[in-house]
Parts: sequence; C-alpha cells; structure tokens
Amino acid sequence: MEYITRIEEILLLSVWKLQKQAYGLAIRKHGSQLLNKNLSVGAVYIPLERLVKKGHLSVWESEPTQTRGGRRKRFYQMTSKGLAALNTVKQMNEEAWTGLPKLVFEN
Amino acid sequence: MEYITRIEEILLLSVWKLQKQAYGLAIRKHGSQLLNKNLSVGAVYIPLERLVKKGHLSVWESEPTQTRGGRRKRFYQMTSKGLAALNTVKQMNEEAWTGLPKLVFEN
DNA sequence: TGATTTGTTTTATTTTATAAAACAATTAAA
DNA sequence: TTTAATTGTTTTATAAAATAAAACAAATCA
Repeated sequence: MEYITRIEEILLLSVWKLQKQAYGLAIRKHGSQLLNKNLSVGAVYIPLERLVKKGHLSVWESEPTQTRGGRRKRFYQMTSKGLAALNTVKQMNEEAWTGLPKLVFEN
Repeated sequence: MEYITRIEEILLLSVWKLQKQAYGLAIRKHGSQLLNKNLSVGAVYIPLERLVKKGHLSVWESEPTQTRGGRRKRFYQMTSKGLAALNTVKQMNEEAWTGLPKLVFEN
C-alpha cells in the first residue's frame, strides 16, 4: 500500500472541503490556513497535478467569468480512489495515536 | 511554523511508543507496521538523524549486549521540541478533519 | 575460524517540495 | 482605446526528502 505525503493529504482535504469551489488558488488559500503557513503557488499546483496523474483527483475547466481577472479555472474533484486514500491515512493516523503514553509539556 | 513530514511523524510516534526501546531497527519495525509497508533501512535512519539535527530527538549509545549480534545500539529519545511538534501535527490534523463532508464509499 | 545474526552507515538515485518568474486572459481606469 | 491591475495557471531551476541497496561492523554460534 502506497501512502500519501503530508502535502497530498492537505490538498485532498482541501479539495474535499471546498467541494465545487476547488480550484488552484482557492485550494492554496485553504491549505495554507490548515498548515498555518503560506504555501507557494508551485507547492500546490505540482502535487495537485500529481494527484490527478495518480487518479486521486479528476479535473475540469470552467468558462471565464465576468469579474476582473476572471479567467477560466481548473477545478479539481475527488475520485473514489482519492476518498479511499484519505480514509486510509485517517485510519492509519488514528491507529498510530492509540495506546501511546500521554504527551506532557512543561512550558 | 515548519511542519514535519509524514515519515517524521511516523518516526516520532514510534520513538514515543517504544520509549526506552527506541533504536533504529525497532523503530523501523514499528514504523513499518504503522504504515503497513516495509520501510527500508535508509528510509528510517536518514530522517531519524535529521530529527536529531533539528532537535526533535536526542540520542545515546548503549553498550553491546551478550546476545548473538548484540552490537551497541543507538537509542533515540523524544525532546520537548519533538513532543511539541507531534502535538502540533495532531492538532492540525484534528482541525483539518473537522467540518468536512462525510467520506462515503460505494464499494 | 567461518557462518550467522543484529545492527549502523554510506552511496547513488528518484521523487517531492519550493520559490520565483513567466505567461495568459480578463476587467477597470486613465 | 491603451495601460494598469487583477486573478489565474504553467514553467523552470533548485533544494530537500525518501528510498533501495550495498557496505561496513561487531557480536555469538557452530
């Protein structure tokens, strides 16, 4: 079983969250918020296209809209394979975190 | 805030789980079980040393033991910085997973 | 003393992540 | 109607991370 990287998980979660609004820059914004860190443009588009290539996402392009700079957008959509990968990583995480000694912090 | 990679998370979780038994090969075995995938030796030792360098883990070397092949071991131990990083990734994950549309699978 | 076992380190390569710049197409403003 | 601003994607060049495989090391067993 191949596992997905952290950025792939973030992007899949973002696409799933944004549903019909999941295009590059929106995904970038959402992912940056999740990570609390400004993702660069390339840091988003490149793994997004990799996810498409691997079959975790599918893609369709919209028409331009009549707002300033409203170019066509490249929308991403989860595939069942993508959903399955997200589910796998979730289960893996839950498993990894069970039965652990508590984390204790002395600030 | 820098975030840790998936393999770093797995390794930190393994070290924390194994407590006083956390040396290279044991970590490799535990991490492989978590990922359900055979991690190669390099896939473990290299990021482990990176975690040491970054201050998430500390290290001490044991004496050899009187069992066959019982060489000295290089034991890893969580630092407070490592615990904090684990905690951060946990919170990030919980946040990312809340308020999401349910994952539904049609098998 | 040679084989086996357990362990770490090194090397070479592929994959991923990233920043930054380039490119494109739209509307707003001068 | 030309120029500027805006929103968006693609490309490029580089650094960092992941990985497999081989090399190396030191112990006991037969």
